[in-house]
Amino acid sequence: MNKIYRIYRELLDSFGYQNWWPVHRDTDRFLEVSVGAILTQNTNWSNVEKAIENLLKENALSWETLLNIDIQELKQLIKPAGFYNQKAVYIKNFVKNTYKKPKRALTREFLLSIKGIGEETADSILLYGLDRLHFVVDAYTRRIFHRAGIIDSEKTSYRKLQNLIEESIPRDLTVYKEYHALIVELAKRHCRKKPVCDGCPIRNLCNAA
DNA sequence: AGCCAGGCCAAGC
DNA sequence: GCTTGGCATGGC
Repeated sequence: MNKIYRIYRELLDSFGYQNWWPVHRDTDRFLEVSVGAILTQNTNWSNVEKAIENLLKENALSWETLLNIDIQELKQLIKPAGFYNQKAVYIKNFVKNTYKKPKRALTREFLLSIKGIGEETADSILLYGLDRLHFVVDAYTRRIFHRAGIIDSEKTSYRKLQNLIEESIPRDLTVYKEYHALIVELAKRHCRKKPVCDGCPIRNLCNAA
């Protein structure tokens, strides 16, 4: 078994299934994942949760409402998530561009053409919102794989790292979904900017420890 | 009280 | 192509 897949197995054994992406009942999964993915750009998830609660409170986590809501009101609702001026524009722009699209038209290339949707956001939407086999790469992935000695720089390009991972693990939706979620969990518990290697489940697989 | 958080875009090499 | 600055709140 290759090292990338071994790390996955170890994380799954230690942390268990994460069951991402968390969504609420009675919302459109594709929509909630997309809005959450935009809101969480460079932002702590606990702040995103506050913003989502505000949206739910106002019944604003629906296509209909987001299409029609006043931009200034939307900004106020999502304020806790930070960068709210641009994120409100991104959300408005996203729903306007996707609400009438058939699912098959929602390709990676199309999503990337929408202002505010970059590679990580697009892949998060595709994987967790649309069940498409796209691995999500983020800053944590780069940090962890760099420290583990799998890549030689944290600046390794998105596509290069994504290809490397996708070649190393089974083409399986659950594996893709869980692995990214487990990476985030590892980064929060141990592989922080200032590493806490004590008790790290992949310590024996890591160069930095 | 500073550092950090599940990036993205525009401008400038 | 890659680098840099701006965007903002809340928890530790």
